[in-house]
Amino acid sequence: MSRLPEFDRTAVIDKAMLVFWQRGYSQTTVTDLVHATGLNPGSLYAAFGNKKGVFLEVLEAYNRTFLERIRRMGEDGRPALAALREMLATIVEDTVSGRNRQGCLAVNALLEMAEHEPDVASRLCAHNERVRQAFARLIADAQADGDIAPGRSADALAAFLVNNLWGMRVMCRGAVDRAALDAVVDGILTGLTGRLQAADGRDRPRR
Amino acid sequence: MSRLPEFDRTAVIDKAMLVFWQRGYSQTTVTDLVHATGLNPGSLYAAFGNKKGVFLEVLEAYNRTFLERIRRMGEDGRPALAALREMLATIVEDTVSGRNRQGCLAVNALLEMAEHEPDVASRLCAHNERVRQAFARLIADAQADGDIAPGRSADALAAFLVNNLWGMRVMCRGAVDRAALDAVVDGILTGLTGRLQAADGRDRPRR
DNA sequence: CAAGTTATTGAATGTCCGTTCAATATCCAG
DNA sequence: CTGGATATTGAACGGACATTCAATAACTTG
Repeated sequence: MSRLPEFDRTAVIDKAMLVFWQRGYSQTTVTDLVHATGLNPGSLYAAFGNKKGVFLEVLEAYNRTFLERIRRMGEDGRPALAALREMLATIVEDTVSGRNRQGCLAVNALLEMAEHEPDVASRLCAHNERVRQAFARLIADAQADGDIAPGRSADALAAFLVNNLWGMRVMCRGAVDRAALDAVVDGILTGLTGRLQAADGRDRPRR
Repeated sequence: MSRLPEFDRTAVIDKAMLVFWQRGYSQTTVTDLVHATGLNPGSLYAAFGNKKGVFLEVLEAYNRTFLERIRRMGEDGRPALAALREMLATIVEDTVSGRNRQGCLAVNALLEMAEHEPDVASRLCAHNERVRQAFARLIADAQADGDIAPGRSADALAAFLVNNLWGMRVMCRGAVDRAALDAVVDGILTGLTGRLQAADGRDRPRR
């Protein structure tokens, strides 16, 4: 019936993601997107409407990937708390190595755009909620394993965990200090389990 | 010898602060600053060099105020942990009431500008370090009071606390959920003290 | 192959931005 | 009162920005 688009929409979004992630929304120009994606302005506008349209689709892809990674954490055989520990260790490693210096696209976007772009804000709030629920499921598993004290609501503990993740997404934009990051992880695990952590990362036995 | 400036530099910076705080750096136009301060472009540029010069002075004033507030926390008669608890309660109140919706100017700036403005980034890192030290002093006091277990480094606990504060500065830009905020505060106190918190906010006695 | 439809191209457009500057006003020293 | 120095004014400027569009190319259907 007509000519078909030549580009791979997913690949275009992935390339645009890198640009928005690195530069932020308002510092990214359409010219940047044109260079990064290889599409001309006309094609970009035909496919996505405008700059914000590109960004919304980028954000959706980013959030979906992020959420899937969390949900997959509960699906291998490992105990949930061990999976959580490994995730935190990975964040620390990525931050110290500099792989994480651009932070989290969603957190960056929330701070940059929440005030003036209600639809971006509402999507990010919904995303946050889903993230918290995914972690709550993981925490409930850890409670069932006996690794986290069962008395407190998994949802509440997940809120605490997410708060720390967002905090680390801020921290990683500034000076990187391994000791501070380790201390944060330690505090998270203590806050979750209610038990002081031993130096080897296992719970310290209660006296 | 010559004509004197007519404006109050401090008042101008305070007015500019509100604009940058609400809109972010790159979304704030010089015209916005002209309207907010009442100064014409020429005077603004004569006094501060350029837009970034205004921002740097705003940031310095903001950070100084912020730091002074923390340092003053240790100077009334109250136990340090009680002062910390009150601070956290105030943050929760301000967030729920919406007084806190624009977040923290310094955190916003770090996420928006760290990548492309090294001098902004370095100032914010130095500020973060001072904030952590101020909290570390407070935590050391609480350890001396016996309210926080003395085994762990006050500096490490302060890093954990600051991480949660920055996390809350992110959270407050999105949906406000009192239960989640209370859960965060609960997790912070558990992480700091190493003891599960009772519903009334006091430490739960260990079994 | 023909007709219809849609994608691609890249130059052009109007707007808004940060910044400058010449003209003017005000102040202080002598 | 006078001269030198600096502050204020607000219009103007060049550049960069998001977006549009007319011309062209490519594909599908019949």
